[in-house]
Amino acid sequence: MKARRANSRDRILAAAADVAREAGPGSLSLDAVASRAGVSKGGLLYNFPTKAKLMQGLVENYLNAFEQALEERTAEAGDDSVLAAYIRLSADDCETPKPSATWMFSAIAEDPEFLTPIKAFKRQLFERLKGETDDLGSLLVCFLAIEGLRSMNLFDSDVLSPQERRLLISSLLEIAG
Amino acid sequence: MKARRANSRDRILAAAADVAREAGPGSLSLDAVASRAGVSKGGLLYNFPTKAKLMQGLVENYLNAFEQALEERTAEAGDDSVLAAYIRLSADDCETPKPSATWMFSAIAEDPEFLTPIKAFKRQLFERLKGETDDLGSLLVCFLAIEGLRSMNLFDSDVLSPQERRLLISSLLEIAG
DNA sequence: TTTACTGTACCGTCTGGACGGTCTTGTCAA
DNA sequence: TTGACAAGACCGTCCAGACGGTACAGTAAA
Repeated sequence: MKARRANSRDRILAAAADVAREAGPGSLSLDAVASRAGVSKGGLLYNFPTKAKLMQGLVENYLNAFEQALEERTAEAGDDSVLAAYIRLSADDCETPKPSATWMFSAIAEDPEFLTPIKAFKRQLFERLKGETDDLGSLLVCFLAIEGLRSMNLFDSDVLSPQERRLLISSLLEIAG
Repeated sequence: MKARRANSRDRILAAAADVAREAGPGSLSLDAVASRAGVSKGGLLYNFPTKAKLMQGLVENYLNAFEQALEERTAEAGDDSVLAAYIRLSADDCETPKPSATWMFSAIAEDPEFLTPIKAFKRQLFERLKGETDDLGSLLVCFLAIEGLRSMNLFDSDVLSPQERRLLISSLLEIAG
């Protein structure tokens, strides 16, 4: 039959994100995640003893992936600023059709405290960007505008047209200098 | 007309917002809202036949209040731009300790479609602002930055210090011209 | 043997919502 | 003026189902 697959953990995490995206954040139940991941409920609970642990895993996964992506961008951009890399990365993230981290709403519903590490991560990123420039006003504008863009993407609010988005990005890159 | 006891509807809406804020968006149940509003569950269901209707009421209330506040601001600012009024209004909204519309997460969990009217409202506002300026790039930056500010407030992410927030606002007002 | 599960059965709690009853107010013919 | 009655506003109870989580016996690879 089914041989044991390498990492159920990752499959479960991906399944959870899928369920939230497709069935809505209010329908992210353990049963749904288990069946979606091709895992029994027992198996799910083996990997994540509680729903809260599952959510925590989702958050950590998300943050790690983002940090890695930003690092790669920054590295390959050479002498470009981290801010520019952040802007470009966010632009690309919003370009793809449906990466939306809908699961985040489930996590917040479960316990708003799950936002704490994300908050901390953002503050850390902001401090890092602060060290790069002496124009704090422009940095704030760029940082918040990107925040706005990301939140629109999260809420699946395609309020902006692709052209408008591109214009926004180029304006931000100009401000960022 | 209606309401033996002074407008139950509004009391229920306010109670729902309170419950979401204090007990978390995942705990916004009809029972909790009813008891908070000082109304029986039957009475609640009389005013809002389903949970979805309750959420819808919350969204409509929110949008109406916002529109009214923006209109007032715009009117009293005289010859100032609507964009400037929007910026100042949002700044004030974020200044107050805890107005956070946490209930919105409950609504999204119930059904992401509840975002549609909000999305439409934002697009409408954006179009209105577009008619005011010929510098679309700057408008986009300001609009998105405000969006970012509002989302941070919504997520209760006090990533920015009060000074930083003030600097952001003055920078935005400068960009807005 | 241990690790990593599967599968099934089960429990207590909570939830949205249906339902039928009750109290109050307004209307209007007699 | 009054009595009958309809409608509106609300109460309290009940319920089927879903949920998170537990328990445990079994299995197959490493």
